[in-house]
Amino acid sequence: MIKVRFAPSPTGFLHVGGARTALYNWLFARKNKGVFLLRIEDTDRTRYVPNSVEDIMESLKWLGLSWDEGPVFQSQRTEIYRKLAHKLVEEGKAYKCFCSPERLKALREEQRKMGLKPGYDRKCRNLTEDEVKELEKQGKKYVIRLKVPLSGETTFYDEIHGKITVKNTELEDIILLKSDGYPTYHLANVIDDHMMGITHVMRADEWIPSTPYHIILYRAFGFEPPRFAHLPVILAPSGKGKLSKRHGATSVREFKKLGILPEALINYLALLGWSPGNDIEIMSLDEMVNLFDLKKIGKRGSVFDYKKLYWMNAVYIRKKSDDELFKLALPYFKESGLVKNKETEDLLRKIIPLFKERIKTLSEFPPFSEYFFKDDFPYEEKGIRKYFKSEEVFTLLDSIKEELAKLQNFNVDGIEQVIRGFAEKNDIKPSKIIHPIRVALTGKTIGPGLFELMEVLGKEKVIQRLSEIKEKIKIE
RNA sequence: GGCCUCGUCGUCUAGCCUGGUCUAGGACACCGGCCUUUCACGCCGGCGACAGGGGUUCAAAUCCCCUCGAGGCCA
Repeated sequence: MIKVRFAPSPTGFLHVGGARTALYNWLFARKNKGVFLLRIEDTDRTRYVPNSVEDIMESLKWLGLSWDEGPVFQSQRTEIYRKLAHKLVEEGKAYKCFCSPERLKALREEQRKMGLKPGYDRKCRNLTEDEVKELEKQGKKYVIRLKVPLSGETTFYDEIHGKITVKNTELEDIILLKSDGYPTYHLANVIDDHMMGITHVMRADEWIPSTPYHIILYRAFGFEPPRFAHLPVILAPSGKGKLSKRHGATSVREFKKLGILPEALINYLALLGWSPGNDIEIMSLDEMVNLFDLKKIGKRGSVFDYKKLYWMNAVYIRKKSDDELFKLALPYFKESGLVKNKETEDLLRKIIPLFKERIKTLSEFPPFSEYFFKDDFPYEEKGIRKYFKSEEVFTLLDSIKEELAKLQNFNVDGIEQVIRGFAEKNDIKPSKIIHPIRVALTGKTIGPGLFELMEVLGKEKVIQRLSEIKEKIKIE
């Protein structure tokens, strides 16, 4: 039975990198009919951020990544870690280290000066039993360190990278249990992965250097190590360093707020580092499960491309039915204050088809369409300069206003007939009149088809805005 | 600095394992055209990469070595 886990630390909102790790684990579990466990690694109390556990769980659910077991909290298992650490000491596979932080600091300084590689000098590794007893009697604080082999090398096989070998002389005696009795990541992680029956550890690339320690630890305990798959990191658009806050949105919740659809984010993330090996790009979670293969995950870090995410989001927006899109967009319109009652809700319903192919995110929808909901919208300077150069335009608009006023059925066909007929009568190109009308009605030079837009806006508003345009743009 | 990892278009990638079918395929972005009342969608086209150098081989993006570059970890 395949079993994997996603084991985030509650140190902030769920980052897209974490989300992708969770996704790959989830896909692997589903693909192999295995189990996906959620484990919260909260043993480092100093780095705890309130509400992050809630955010992590909400974000995973929003993305559609449900877990089969958990959440398990490491903070509730400290007794287990403590016991096992001491057991290792009894067996001579780990030892108590009484060195003070001051000595360690001085040691490091010394090593730096001498040009040596920094690291613990194993002073306490060879303390006699009596010496240990004596130090304990004095009430000295201690940490528990792992006895790393002094020679030889440690090798593990990574499912993505292949064989990775490190000389044991490059390794040091890492701390397993801190002086406050709390476990380090290494200890808790190894114990939990074993006790919870994890068969495959899929985690970020940055853990490669500590994996040899984990292998040694598994052996010290007499545990069979799981298989490892180290996922490449997500890089910032600059290509330099990991994706971080300064590059824009990075947490799942921020993308949600921007109006990115969960299926778009998931789909984009899946492709960032993995490819099914063909040209398929748009995939549902189910399709991904079918196609997923650990061996197809790439080795190199990938740059997060916001533009491609936005494109993909637009693809998913276009796939939605009008009704679905209405429901999705509604919160954003309420938030912006444009929709506040039955009347404005109905209006939103009507404009959905006009914008479906024009928006890339949900959050940009309200500002693009605000002129449907209120009369005091801004007029683009560019549009005014371009289409209202001469007085003649105003007379033209005035006459067409009269014609439109006479129109009985104020619908797309009727409006189009009036406007095109008017252009023909006056021997001008339709565009000559269409563009100024658009600016007069919406303040913008871009937007939905003019006739559709006018029908939804309604006769009354159209007439009103055409009447007021001269005044309005003079004031501005 | 030491160790580890990685290196195909600007970006995400296919191809690499099992050399020839690769004058290196797709997608985003960009540019041009068509459609058209604008924008967007859609369609058509263009730009654009095997990091460099050595080997092995009849033949290398694909195998080996070195250099360079990038990233990660430890400080």
